[in-house]
Amino acid sequence: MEREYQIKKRVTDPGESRSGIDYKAELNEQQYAAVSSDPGASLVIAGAGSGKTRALTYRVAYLLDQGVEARNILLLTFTNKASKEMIERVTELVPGDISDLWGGTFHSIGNRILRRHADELGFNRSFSILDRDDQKALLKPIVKNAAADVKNKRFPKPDLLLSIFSLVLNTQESLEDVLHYRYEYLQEWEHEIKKIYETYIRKKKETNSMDFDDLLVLTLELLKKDEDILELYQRKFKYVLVDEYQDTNMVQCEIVDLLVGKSKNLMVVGDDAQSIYSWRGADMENILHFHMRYPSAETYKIETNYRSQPEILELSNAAIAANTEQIEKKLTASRKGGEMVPALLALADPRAQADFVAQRVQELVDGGIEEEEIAVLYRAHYQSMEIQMEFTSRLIPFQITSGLRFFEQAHVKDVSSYIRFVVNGRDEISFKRMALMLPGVGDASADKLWRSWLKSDVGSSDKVPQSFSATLLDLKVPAKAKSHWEQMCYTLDELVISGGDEGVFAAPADMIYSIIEGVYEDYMQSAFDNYENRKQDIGQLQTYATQYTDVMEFLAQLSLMSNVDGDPSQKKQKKEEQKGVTLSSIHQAKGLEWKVVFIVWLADGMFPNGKILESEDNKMLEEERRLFYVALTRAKDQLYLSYPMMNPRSYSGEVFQNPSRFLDDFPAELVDEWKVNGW
DNA sequence: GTTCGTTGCCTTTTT
DNA sequence: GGCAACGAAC
Repeated sequence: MEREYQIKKRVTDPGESRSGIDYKAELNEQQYAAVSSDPGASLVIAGAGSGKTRALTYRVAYLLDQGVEARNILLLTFTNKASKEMIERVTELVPGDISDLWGGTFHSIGNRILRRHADELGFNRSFSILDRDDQKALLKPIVKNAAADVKNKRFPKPDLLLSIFSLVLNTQESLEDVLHYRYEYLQEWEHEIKKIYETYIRKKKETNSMDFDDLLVLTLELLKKDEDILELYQRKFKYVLVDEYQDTNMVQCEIVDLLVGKSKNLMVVGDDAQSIYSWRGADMENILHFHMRYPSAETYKIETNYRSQPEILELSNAAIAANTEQIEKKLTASRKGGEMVPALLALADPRAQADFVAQRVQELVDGGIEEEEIAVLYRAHYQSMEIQMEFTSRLIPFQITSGLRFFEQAHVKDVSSYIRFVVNGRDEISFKRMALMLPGVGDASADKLWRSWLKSDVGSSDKVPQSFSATLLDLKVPAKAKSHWEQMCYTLDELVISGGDEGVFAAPADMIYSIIEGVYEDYMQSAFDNYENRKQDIGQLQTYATQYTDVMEFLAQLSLMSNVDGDPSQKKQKKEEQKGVTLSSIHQAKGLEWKVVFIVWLADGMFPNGKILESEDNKMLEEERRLFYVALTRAKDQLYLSYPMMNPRSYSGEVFQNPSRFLDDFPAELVDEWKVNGW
C-alpha cells in the first residue's frame, strides 16, 4: 500500500531570526542592503577594505535564517583560503550544522562534480590531476615527436605552449584566434602547434588525467551536454554566491550561469578595481556587463573603507583614478588619520633598498609593532632575493609565499607518484616518474616499461589490481635496476589490500609509510644533499594524510591546494601564529591586510613589468595599475613605497632605472619623500 | 642508453 | 645568476 507523506517546511517567523543576529546593528547601511536583498540576481560592488567577506558571510547566515537549507547553497571563491575562512565565519555565526554547504574554489567544485560523472566524458572517476610540472612532462615528448620545425630554436617552449593552450580553454577562443591576436609572432607555427595541441588533448584522455583547466572546461562541457545532470545540480543549488567575481573567466562565468538556471538566485561580489587575473583568462566584462545577462539584477555598492588611514586611501584612490575602465564608486575612509603620510624613497640600488626595509622593520618592531603585522610586497618573486638575504643576516624572522608550493616540491611529488599510479593505472606520468628514480633507467627504458605495462592484462584493465608484482616483475629491466625494481613492485603491492575480485586501497597515511620504508628513504639519501629536510617534509605529508581515509580525495587535495592556502604545515604554523614578517607577491597578498606595508621595486620595467611596457597594450597597463592599487590598499596604518635607482644585475643592460610611472599618477603632496643618506 | 659537463638562454603574476 | 638543451664520454 502506498501512502502520500510530505515533510513540511518549517515556517520561521520573519521577525525572529534563528541565529539571533541583529543584522541592522552589525552591518552598515550599504552592507545591510546587500545582505538582506531579496532572492534573485544581485551584483555587489565592494571596494577594498569595505568588509566584502563580512557581507558575504552574513549573506549566507541570512539565507540560513530565512530557512534556506545549507545543502542548497553553493559558495564559490577564488582561493581555498578564502573559502575556508568564510565557512569558518559562517559556522561561528549560525547555530546549525552547515557541513552540507558546498563551498570552495571553482576548481575544487569542478573536481567534486567530475568525480561523480567522469565516465560521461570518457574519463574514469579515478582520474589524476596534472599540475604544471606534470603537464610539461606530458607535453615534452609530444613536442619532440612532432614533425618538422620544432627543432628550430625559436619554436615555443613547452611552458609557453601550455600557457597558450590554457588561454584557449579559459577564454573559449579558438587556438587560431589566440595565436592571431595574442601571439602574432608564433603564427608561422600555427599548423605544428595545432597538431601538438590535439595530441596533448588525446594524451590526457589516454592517461586518464585532467589539468587544472579541464576541471573547469570539462565541468562546463558536462553541464552543457547532459540535461539531467544539469538539472540535478540546478535543483540542488538554489542559491549561488560568487566571491571575487571580477576575476572569473568565460568558463567560470558560464558554469555559474548554467547552475543558476531559471531560479536566478545569484549574488556576485567583486571589485572591478581589483581585477588582476586577465592573463589567466579573467574577463572584467563579466562584472562590468553583469546586468546585460541579468537585466533584473539589483546593484549594491559598499563604499566605506574600514581598513586604511585616510592618507593611504586617498593615495590609493588617486592612483587608480588614472584608469579609464571602471565602475564609478567613491571609497571613503571611516578611520581617523594623522598617524603618517605614506613614504616615498629612492634608494641607490637593490641592496640599499633591502637595507632600508630591514632597518625600518627593526625600528618598527622595537617600537612595539609585531612582525606579523608587517608585509613586504613585490611584483615578482625574484624581486624578494635581496630582502630575504638581508632579513636572514639580521635575524629578522620572515615567512615567504614562494613560487614553489609545498606539494610541488620534487620529493613530495615523488612520493605521491606511487599512490597516483596505484589509483590510476593509466597515469603514464606517475609511472615514469617512479621508473626514473631507479638507477640505470632513463627516458628510454621508462618508456619501454610503460608500454609493456599497458600491454599486460592488468595494465589494460581499469580494475584495481590485487597485485602489481605479479605483472610488473615479469617485465625486463636493466641489470643495474633489478633489485630496486623488485623492491618497488613489492612496495606497490603493499598499497593495495586484496579484497574480492578487485583490490582495495590502503589508507593514504599507511601508503606513505610503505613508500618511505619500502623504497623512498633509500632513494632520498642517495639523491638529495639536504636529505634531512626533505625527510621532514615527507613526515609532514604523512601526518597531513592521516586526516583522509579516501585516497582519491587525498590526492585531489594535494593537487588543488596551494602552499599559501593551507599546506600541511599550517597546523604547526598556527601554533606559532604565522611567525614573522610576510614577504609576498602582490597577487598572493590579495584579500589580506597588514598594519605596515612596504612596496618595493617601484621602477619602470620592474613594476609595471617590462614586457607589458614593451607591448604598449593599454589594457594590460591598466591591469598593472590595478595590481598597484591592490598593493596600496593592503596597508592599514603605514605605507612605504621604494625603488632602487640602479640595478646592476639587470640583464637588459639598462643599469639606471626610472621611477615607476605609477608614481606620477598621484599629486606629489600625497606622499612624503624621504631622503636617504643625501640622495 | 645514461650521465655528466658545458654553453647559451631568459626571468610575471596562479588554480 | 639559474636552468634547459645539447654534445661528449662511460
